[in-house]
Amino acid sequence: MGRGKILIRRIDNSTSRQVTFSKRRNGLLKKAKELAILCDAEVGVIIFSSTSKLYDYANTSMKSVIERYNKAKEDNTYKLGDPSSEVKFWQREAALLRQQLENLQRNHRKMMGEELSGLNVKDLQNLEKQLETSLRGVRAKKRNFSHQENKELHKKLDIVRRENMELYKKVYGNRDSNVVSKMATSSSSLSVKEDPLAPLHLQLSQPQLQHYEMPGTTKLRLSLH
Amino acid sequence: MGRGKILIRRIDNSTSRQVTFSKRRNGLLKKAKELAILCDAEVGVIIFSSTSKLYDYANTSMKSVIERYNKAKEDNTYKLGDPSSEVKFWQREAALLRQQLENLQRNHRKMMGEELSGLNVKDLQNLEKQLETSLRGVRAKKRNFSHQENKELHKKLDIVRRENMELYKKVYGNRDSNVVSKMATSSSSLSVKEDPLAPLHLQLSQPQLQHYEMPGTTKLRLSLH
DNA sequence: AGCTATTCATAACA
DNA sequence: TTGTTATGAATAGCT
Repeated sequence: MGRGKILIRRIDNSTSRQVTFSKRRNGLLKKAKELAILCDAEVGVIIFSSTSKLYDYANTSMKSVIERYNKAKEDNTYKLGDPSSEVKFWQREAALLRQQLENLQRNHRKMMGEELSGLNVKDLQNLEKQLETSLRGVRAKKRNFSHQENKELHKKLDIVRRENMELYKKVYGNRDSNVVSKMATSSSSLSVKEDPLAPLHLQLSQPQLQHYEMPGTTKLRLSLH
Repeated sequence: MGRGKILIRRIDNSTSRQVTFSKRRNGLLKKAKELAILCDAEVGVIIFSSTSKLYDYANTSMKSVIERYNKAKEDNTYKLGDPSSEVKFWQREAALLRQQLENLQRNHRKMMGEELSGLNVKDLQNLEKQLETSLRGVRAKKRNFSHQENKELHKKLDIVRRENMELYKKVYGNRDSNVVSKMATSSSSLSVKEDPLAPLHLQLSQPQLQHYEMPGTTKLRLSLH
């Protein structure tokens, strides 16, 4: 139900996760309302965003829903605002969290290749596969970084070359332009591809200009190395 | 979203109300799950049918959801009164654990190659290195497994061969022992290395013994394949 | 926040 | 109930 199918797994990108949360939250609440009306049911929905913001819906009242829930569960160990059982609740909560933490830590150690005892061959194969996948992902990301950097460098290079061209014009005017084009074909050691400004590629290398200070371009040139 | 559009109002026909309830209830719960997973949210849904049957879903636990809901709603009720320090303690404990859990989860996701945004080149290199190390560890463990298995197989093989040797002796006595050593050099298709019992390697393949049942060795032989 | 192309959920029917 | 299908809704990816 969108431009493409998606897997139901945590959305990596935090922006689109937020957007999706907002949309689907509204969808869920709408569905809850419809269910309550259409089918004459008592419905309560509680949602906490990953940033701990609360969104809720109850066709009657949340209090009613929760009390009915507690009654239905016949689990009176915890009830609304009962302070004596609150300690118990938090103790259990802490125990639960500690348990989750331990599981995750064990898992993590395995992924770090630190605690492989207790694994069978099948486990090891799965782990190996996962690590290979992760590694591929990381390397792809690295390549992407490199690629991005390259693009930026090309851009900077081009800017400097344009400036050099301007300077050259200022020094020599645009008479004798064939000297310029000659230089352009031989001075650069970098081959720049996919560049819409290719005809302007040019680099100054004439002795009389080597010590010329170009205002505002020094930093750019330094950053090229 | 069906064969026809419907108005959102109580369905009069009780049968189709039941059917719709069943279907939409499942839909709502599915959506709730998806929201929780996709957007990393804490979600709780409570539904009572018109016949008072309870259906619920919570990605963490309903208690946790309700407690968090109450906490978010009440806000300062407890702070004004004298909250038992024990509750405070456990709340802090839970918050701390939750924090640790989150950190570890984030870390874990990175190791799973799932959440690489926000990493710089240096981070990626470290991660890559770690994954390579882990992978080496896992592969070493796998090789070790294989090696161990191999050793065991050799041991079993040797036991069977010793038994066969004994049986051979019982059938033929130890006269004509050069027949035995001849067979040993030609009958086995497995090359067994690093075996301290090499001189005893032997396998029966004589026609008159092929249907001979050897007590206590059958299982071992089967397990070799 | 809007806008569509798509996928999904489901109303009616079997 | 469970399954099928035609249709209306929800929403993923973009802008």
